Order: sequence, then C-alpha cells, then structure tokens
Amino acid sequence: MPVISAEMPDTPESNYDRLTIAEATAIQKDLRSKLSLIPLEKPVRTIAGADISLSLYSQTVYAGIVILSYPKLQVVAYSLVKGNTNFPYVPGYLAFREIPSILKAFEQMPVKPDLIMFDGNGILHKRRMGIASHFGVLTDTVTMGCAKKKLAGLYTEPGETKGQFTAVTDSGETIGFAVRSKNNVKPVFISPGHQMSLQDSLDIAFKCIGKHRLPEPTRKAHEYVNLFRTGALQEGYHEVDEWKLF
DNA sequence: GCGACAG
DNA sequence: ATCTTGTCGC
Repeated sequence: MPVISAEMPDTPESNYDRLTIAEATAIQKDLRSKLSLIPLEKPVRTIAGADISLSLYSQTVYAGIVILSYPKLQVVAYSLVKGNTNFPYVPGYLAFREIPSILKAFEQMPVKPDLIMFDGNGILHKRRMGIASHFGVLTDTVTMGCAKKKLAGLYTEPGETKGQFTAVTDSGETIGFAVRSKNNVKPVFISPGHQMSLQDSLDIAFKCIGKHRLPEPTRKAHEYVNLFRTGALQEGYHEVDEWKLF
C-alpha cells in the first residue's frame, strides 16, 4: 500500500499543506523504513545550518540554509527563500511545516553542503522521524538535529559544566543526547538525522560548539533568516567574498 | 482526566 | 516561533 498516491500528491511543495495528521504519520512511518544510521563515510569539509523565521500572525516563512567551512566554521555561502506555510505547528510534525520552504532553499544551492544541521530533531522523535531525518531521507543527504527543548524520551540532567552530556533514551534505546554546550545553561538535544551514527552526531556537535549555547551552524542559520525577514539580507543564493575569509 | 509537547 | 525591558552573571 503506497503512501504516495494521486489523492496524496508526492512533493512537499504541493501537498504537505493539506495533509491530515493521520496521513502525515503514515508518511513518517514510510520514511523511517528508508532511514540509515551508518557511520559517516566521507570527510566533512562544509557543514550547513537550516532554519526558518516567521512573523507573528503571518503564514509567510523566511527559510535559509547557511554553509560554513569545517572545521573552521566560517560562513562561506547562504541560500534564502521566502515561502508559505499552512500546515500548523503540531509537536512531532514540524517537518511538514518547515520542509517545503527549506527544500526550496536547498534546491537553489549550486553546491550542496556535506552535512546539514537542523533546528529540531533527527531520530530523537517518537517515530524516529524528526525534521532532520525527514529531510535527509527525502533528499538522500547527511543530516543531524539540534533542538533547544526535549521532544521525546527520558534523560538525566548532565553536569552543569560545558562538555558534560547524558543519553536520551526511549524504551531503553538511545535516541540522542542532552549536551551541556556551555556552563550553566540548559542543554541542547543532539541526534543523528540520516546517514550518520549517534556517535557521529555527538562528535560533530562538539566540534561545532563555540562561545554560545547553540552550535555555530544552527546559530548562524537562525541569525541569517532573521536578517532576511527584517530586510537586511535579500532572497537568493549568495557566496561570501573571498577576501572576507582570509 | 492529567501531564507532555522540536519550532 | 514571535512580541518585549530590564537585569543578573561571567
């Protein structure tokens, strides 16, 4: 029984807006069967952060993907796209609200990043299909998630100092980690999205932590989409001038 | 019925 | 997520 049919169109752009929760759940279960958590196979040279910004009481979404060099973590390019969303925010179904626009930003990039970090979860999800995993399977790319709040599972609070972490489990299975990215701040929740292991997600997350609570990829993505929404940056694909990179 | 609940 | 001012801490 195919999940995709004439009644249920096959592209995020055209159909996610009209899905019922039951249909969305069916899609997540189907995508889960295609999920892969094999260890990273290729070296990471660029890592991107993906996020969207919204105006209060507006259905317009400002999506963006910011590519940073790795491991230096300097912004080298970014793709910004203005889109629309009608699918409401429902915990567990964030992908259906944000992916259509982020996908446009992704398709607009002439060169894709080696890995994309999402502002949300990967397998740290009831059905192991958070936005990072969803996007990864959909586009066959390497992804991981970094959420600011816990969505599912159980965990014990990690030590208060930077670098401490604990596992987030669901029925005894580890589905992610609660990572203290800075002293005395709430932990961030890390999990693999697609084509990488739990250990990989933890390793990458640590190498992306700078002076702030949020890892650089998602922190920059959040910053750029906000600048886009407020008019400081324009829609389109942009590359940072070489001279700004040293 | 009550608590949980990414953005 | 977004709307907002001051304020506490490193």
